[in-house]
Amino acid sequence: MVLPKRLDCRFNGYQVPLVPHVPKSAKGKRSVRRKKTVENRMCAIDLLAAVAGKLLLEGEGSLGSIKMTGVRNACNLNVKREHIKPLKNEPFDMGSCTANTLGSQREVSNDTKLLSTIMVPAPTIIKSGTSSRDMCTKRSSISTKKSNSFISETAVYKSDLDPCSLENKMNVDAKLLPLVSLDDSVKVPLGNNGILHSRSSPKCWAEKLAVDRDDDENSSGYTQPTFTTNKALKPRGLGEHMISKQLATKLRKVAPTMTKDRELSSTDVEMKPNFYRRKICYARQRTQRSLFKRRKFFKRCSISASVGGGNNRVNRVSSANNGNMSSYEREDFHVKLSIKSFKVPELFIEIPENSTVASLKRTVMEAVTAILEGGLCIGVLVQGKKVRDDSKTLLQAGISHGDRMDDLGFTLEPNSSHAPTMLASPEKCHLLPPCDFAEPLARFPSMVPASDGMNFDVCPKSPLTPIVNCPESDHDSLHSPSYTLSLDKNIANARALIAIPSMNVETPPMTPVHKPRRSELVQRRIRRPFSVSEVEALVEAVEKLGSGRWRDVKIRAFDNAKHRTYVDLKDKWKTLVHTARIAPQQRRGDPVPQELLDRVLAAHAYWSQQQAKHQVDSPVAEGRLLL
DNA sequence: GTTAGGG
DNA sequence: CCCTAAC
Repeated sequence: MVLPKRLDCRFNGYQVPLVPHVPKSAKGKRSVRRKKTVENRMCAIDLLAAVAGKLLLEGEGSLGSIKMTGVRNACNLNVKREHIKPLKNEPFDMGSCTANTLGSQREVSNDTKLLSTIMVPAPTIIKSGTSSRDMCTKRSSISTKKSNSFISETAVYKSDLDPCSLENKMNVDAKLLPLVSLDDSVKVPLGNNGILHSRSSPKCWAEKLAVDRDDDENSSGYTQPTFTTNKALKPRGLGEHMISKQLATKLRKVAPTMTKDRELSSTDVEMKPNFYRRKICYARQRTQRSLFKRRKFFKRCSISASVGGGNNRVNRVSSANNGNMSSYEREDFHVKLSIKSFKVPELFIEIPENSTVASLKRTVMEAVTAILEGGLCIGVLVQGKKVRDDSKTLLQAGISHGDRMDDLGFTLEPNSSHAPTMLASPEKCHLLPPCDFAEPLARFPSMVPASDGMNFDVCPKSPLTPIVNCPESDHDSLHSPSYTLSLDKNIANARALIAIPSMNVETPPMTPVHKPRRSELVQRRIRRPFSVSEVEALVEAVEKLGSGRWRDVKIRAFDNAKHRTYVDLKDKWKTLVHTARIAPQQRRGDPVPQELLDRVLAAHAYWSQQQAKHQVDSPVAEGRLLL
């Protein structure tokens, strides 16, 4: 086997720590542990196995992300174990593992395969201060003979590698497997070995290499990557900064648990957030709040996206046919992005240690299915800020073809509120096309395994593609027959977005660059004139509720029209009143039936009177006469 | 978070 | 549709 000079190791799907934490119990005495100075190495399978071992051994293994592939914000898969036990003969598999080391590719997809049997001699040696040539010439003799101690063979991936030398890559795919075959039509270019290689620019590679972090000892001889170095190597995007900031904030909370080891540098935060991901996610989960008082689980997902550059098509819609189109609609740039992973809410799984991997998979699947029974919905984050207005165009949301997509994020959220009562049934919701096409996501089969804290890949390469539920759909309310119209309009604006390899999928560490102005971030919502049916619904609701209870009006008549806020309704009422008062010749836009305008005036007069009355009368239950 | 009102 | 004071 030829030794690679460079190692780029990544997991797709499950994100695993590059250098898993090694519990003492895994091997007993620390002295057994391989010194970290020279020939620590680990091949892809080893790495996977180590992670699996960590998972199985540690009570709650933490499969977090590595910073390597721009998916460092991955979450965890936590698997509880009651007893500590050596990994030997522990059957475990993470779905499928693909290790590709300089052309050789192995795949482990046998659920009953023992980890110890899938281990291969470590091909890579990376040590501090060693040049790439050194690394490719040295070869370790460690290997399968230490099959039971591979966890102790925690590799040390150095970050001080020459970032410009990318001869070899090692890819480890630990992915969730779909129950159905993936549409092959959506593919991303693969590496020579059929592995989806990191698309990061060479300069980022150094940072992709995480550094081993021994929990107890400082790794002498190993140069920890410095913040400065990273900084020098890579520019930071804004979103990245925000993410990092979040991360750093969260990490502060868990800092006490790690300070015993050593100081946590910013770089560490970036590179090994996965160790603490669980707490982080949990903390975040409790702080989330949705707009409409629905509790939602909201996880930052790590994605990488790139905006198509030269090959963007520019479709200028003929203004002759679209005289009324807004400027936003005219611009038809295509935003291309690649979603590498989602983060889904945390989930705990308890499973006997003598269970098979197959049963583990089953268990995870069941748990995931349970938690996601209500369906999934997608959250979109731009610059770390959630885009709540589904009616925005991508451009308006700050997702334009000219932007870096590093700060675009997606979250998977359980549809905790289920479908709105007036909307279609949840099942139907699944069948619907993505309700909001401003969220350019592929869809994935409903049996998609996704668990809390589990990070799965949604790259086209991945067997998974995300399903898009529509709890926050933009449907008009039932009172509004324009529903179909609106949807169709959306569909018309929708474009198939196929992930493409990005120039840089990294989500580099923090470092504030500049704070974008709001105008750059949140653009004006697209104008969506009220249809007559909407007006009717509004009038009816106001007739019943009055003109001062816009939230109630919203809930009553526009609960399903997510793009109509109660402020919108209030504004619309305002304009309706105005419209009703002016001469028909002066009115613009879609003509509102005079009958409706009359009702508007009547209701307005009535409720104005009520309000006036209410001010002189005792402030008792007023305005509820018609309820 | 809602409401109200100006921009 | 945005912004924001006021609640």
